Amino acid sequence: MKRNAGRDADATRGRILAAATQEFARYGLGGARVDRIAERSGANKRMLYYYFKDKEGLFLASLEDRYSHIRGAEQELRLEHLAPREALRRLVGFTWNYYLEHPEFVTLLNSENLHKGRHMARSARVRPLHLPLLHMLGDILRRGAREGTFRRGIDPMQLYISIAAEGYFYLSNRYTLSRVFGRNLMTRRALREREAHITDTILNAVRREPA
Amino acid sequence: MKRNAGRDADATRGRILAAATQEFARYGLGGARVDRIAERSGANKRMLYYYFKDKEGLFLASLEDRYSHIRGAEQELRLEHLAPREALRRLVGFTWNYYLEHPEFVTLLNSENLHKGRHMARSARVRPLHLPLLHMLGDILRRGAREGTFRRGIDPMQLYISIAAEGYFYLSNRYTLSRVFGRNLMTRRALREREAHITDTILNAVRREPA
Amino acid sequence: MKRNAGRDADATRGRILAAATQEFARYGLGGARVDRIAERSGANKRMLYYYFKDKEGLFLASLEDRYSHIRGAEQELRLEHLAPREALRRLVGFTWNYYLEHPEFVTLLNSENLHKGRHMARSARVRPLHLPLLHMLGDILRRGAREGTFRRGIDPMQLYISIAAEGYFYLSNRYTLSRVFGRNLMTRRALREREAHITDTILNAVRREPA
Amino acid sequence: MKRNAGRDADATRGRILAAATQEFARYGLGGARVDRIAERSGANKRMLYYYFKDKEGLFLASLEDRYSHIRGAEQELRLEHLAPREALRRLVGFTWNYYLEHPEFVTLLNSENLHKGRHMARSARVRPLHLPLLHMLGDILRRGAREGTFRRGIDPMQLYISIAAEGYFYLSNRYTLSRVFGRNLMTRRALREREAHITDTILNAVRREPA
DNA sequence: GATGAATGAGGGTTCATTCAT
DNA sequence: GATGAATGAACCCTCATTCAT
Repeated sequence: MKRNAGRDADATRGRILAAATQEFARYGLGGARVDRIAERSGANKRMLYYYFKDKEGLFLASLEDRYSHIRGAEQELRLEHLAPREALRRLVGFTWNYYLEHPEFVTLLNSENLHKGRHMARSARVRPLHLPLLHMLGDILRRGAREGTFRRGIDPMQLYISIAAEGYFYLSNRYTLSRVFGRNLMTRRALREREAHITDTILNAVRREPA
Repeated sequence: MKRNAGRDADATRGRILAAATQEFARYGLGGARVDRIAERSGANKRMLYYYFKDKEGLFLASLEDRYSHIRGAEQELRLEHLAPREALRRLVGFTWNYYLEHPEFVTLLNSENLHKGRHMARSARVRPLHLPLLHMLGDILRRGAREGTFRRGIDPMQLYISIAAEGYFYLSNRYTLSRVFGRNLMTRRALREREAHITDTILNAVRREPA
Repeated sequence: MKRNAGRDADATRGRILAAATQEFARYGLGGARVDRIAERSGANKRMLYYYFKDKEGLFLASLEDRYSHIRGAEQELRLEHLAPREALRRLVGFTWNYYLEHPEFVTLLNSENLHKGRHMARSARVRPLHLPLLHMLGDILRRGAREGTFRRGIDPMQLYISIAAEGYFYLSNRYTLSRVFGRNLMTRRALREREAHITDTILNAVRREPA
Repeated sequence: MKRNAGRDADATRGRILAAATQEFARYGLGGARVDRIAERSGANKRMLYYYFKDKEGLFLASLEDRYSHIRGAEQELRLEHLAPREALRRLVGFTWNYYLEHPEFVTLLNSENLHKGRHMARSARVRPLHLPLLHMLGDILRRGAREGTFRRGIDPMQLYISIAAEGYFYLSNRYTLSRVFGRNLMTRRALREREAHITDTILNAVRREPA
C-alpha cells in the first residue's frame, strides 16, 4: 500500500500550480477564484490548502515558479561565449520572445506589483535567481567596453530594465495602446517591427560615441 | 444649517470620481471596494450608481478622466515651438515625471489591461485624445530629420511606446525589481539616474547615424 | 396665472395611474418599480407620492380604477332586457372577452390576492360597485326559473364565480397550462374553442333537469 | 456533540426546499426573501446557492416538487377501476380538496404565471408528469361515452381546465371575492357548498343530452 | 405643482476557508 | 492523501422614499 504516493502527490501539486498560474495570469490575484483553480486542476479544494496554505501562498508559489523558469531559460543562452554585440542582441531577442510566449509571466508580475511586492518580500528563493543575470550582463558590458564597441559606465541593472521595459510594456499594455492608437499591435508584422525597434534602441543605447 | 455637502451635482460627482480613482489605483478594479469609495467621497453609496451606473462605469470614468488629464498637460508643453532634440528631451522628461507624480495613472492602465481593455472598448472619448500626440511627435521627428539631427523612417508610435515604456515599467514594476535586484529604486538619486538613462536611450535611438 | 392647473393635474394623475396599472400588471406589486412608473408616465417621482401617498396607495388606486371599469362596461350590457338564456350567454361572452382584452385586470387581482386583499380592505369604493352585478344576475336567474328554463335555487354568487373562473383561470394560468399540456392555448382557434366550452358549461349548469 | 443538523446532503436540501416552498407561496417569487428561507430551513444561506444555484433555481425546484406531489397523489386515486361518473366525481373532489389543503400550490402557480412560465420553460421534468393525467381523463370520458352516460367529443384538456378552474379560482381569489361580495368564502359551510356546486357543474357539463 | 439630488436599509450573491469523514 | 458539506463575512447593487429648492 501507499505505493508511490509521493509521485502522485507531486503530480497533484504540479497540476494545482499550473492551474493557479493560469488563473492568476488571467484574472489577477484578487480576481482569481480558488474554486476554478481546484476544478481545472482536477484536485479537491482542500488540497490547495494542504499544499500551499492559502490563496496567497499559492500565488507566491506561482511567482517563484515562473521566475525560476525564465531565469533558467536565460542561463541556457550561454551568452558568455559570444561577442558582446551578439550576446546583447541575443538577450534582447530572448527577453522579447519570452514575454511574447509566456504572457502569464507578465500578468503575474503586474499583480505582484499592484500588491507592492508583498508576497515576494517573504520569499528567499527569488533574489538569488537574479545574481547570475546581473553578472552575465555586467560581463558582456565589460567585454564590450574593453574591445571598444560599448560605452563605459553603463549600469547593468539600468540596461536590463530597459531591455525588459521595451518589450514588457508593449505587450502588457497592448490593449490600451491598441485602442488609443487605433492599431492592432499583435499582427505578425507589428511584432516583427517591434522586435527590430527594440533591438535597435538597445544597441544604440550602449554603443560607444563616435569620435 | 446647510449641513449639506450635497445638493451640488457636479461637486458630488467630482468627489466620487476622485475617490474612485484613488481606490482603483490602489487595489485594482477587482480589489476596489465600492463602500470605501462612497465613504471617502463623503457621498451616499447610492450616488455612485446614480451618477456612474455601476462599478465598471465608474472605472471607465476614472480612466477617461486620467487620460484626458495627461494628454491635456502634454499639449500644454507646446513642443512644436522647440528645436527637435529639445522638444524630444522635454517630452521624455514630462512623461517620466508625469508617471512619477501620478502613480494612479499607471495602476489604472494596468488594471484596464488585465481586463483586456474591455472598458475602453465602449468609450468614444479616449481615442480622439491621442491624435494630437501622434501629430506632435510626428512633427518633431520630421523637423529633426529635415535638419539632419534625426534618422528618417522612425515610427512615431514605436518611439512613443518606448518613451512611455522606459519610465512606466521602471515605476510600475519597482516592487519586484527592487526585490529582485536588491536595490531601492525610489531614492532621489536612483530616480535622477533613471531619468538620465531614459533620456540618453531615447535620444540615442533617434539620432542620425554618424557618417 | 395658475390657469387650468386643475386640468393639468388631472392629466398627470391619469398618466401616472395608467403607467402604474401597466407596471403592476406586468410585474406584480412586489416586482413593480416606482422609478419605471415615474419614467413611463413622464411625471416626476415626487408626484407619485404627492397624488397617491405611496406605492401601495397607487396600487389600490389601480385596483379601484380597474374594478370600476369592468363593472361599468358590464352594466352597459343591459341584460335585464334580454331573455334569460340569452342574457346569461352574453354575460359569459362579455366576461371571457373582457379578461382576454384586459389582461392587466387579471394580474392585478392575482397580486391583490397574493397580499390577502389587504389593500381593498381599506377601500370603501369597491364593494358598492358589485351590488348591481349580483342583482342583475339574480334577476336573470329568477326570470329563467319562472319561465321554466333554469333550475331553482342557484346562488348568483356561485354562478358568477364559475363564469369568472372558467375564463380567468384559463387565461391567468395559460403559461403553466401550455407547458404542462404541450399545447398553445392562445391561438385564435384555441380561444374560440374555450369560449364555446365555457358557454356550454355554464348553460348546462343552470338548465332545468329534464323531466 | 453532533451539533450538526448538517452533514446530510439530502436532508439539508430537503429542508431548504420545504422552507422555500412556504416562502414563495406566501410572498411570491419577488417578495420571497432568501434570508428567511435560510433561517427557517436552519441552513446556511450559502447552501441555497450550493444546492440550487440561485433564487430562481430554488423556485423552479419548488415548482417541480409540488407538481410532482399533486400528480403523484392523483395517480393514487386509481380512477381507471371506477365507473365513469364516480371516477369523475372523485377527481373533482380530489382536485378541490388538494387546492384547499395545499394552498402553496396555488400561489406557486400564480407566481410562475406572473413570470410567464419562464422557469418551467427550462424544465424537462414537469411535462412528462402530466401525460398520465390526460390519459386517465381521456379513458374516463371514453368509457362514459361508450356506456351512454357522457357526451362524445369532449376534450379532456378543456374538461380538466374546468375542473381545476372552478376550485382554483374560488380559493386563489377568495380575498377579493370576499370583499367584493361581502361574504366569508371560507366557512365550513361555504366550502361544502362550493364543492357541491363544482361537482354539479362538472357532471352537468359532460352528461349526455337527454333524448 | 414640480424637480433632481440624496438617503439608509436591505436585496441576492460570492468569497476564501474549514469541518467531519 | 482526499472528499463534499458547511460557514459567515462581505460584496455589488437596488429599493421606496424624502429633502432642498
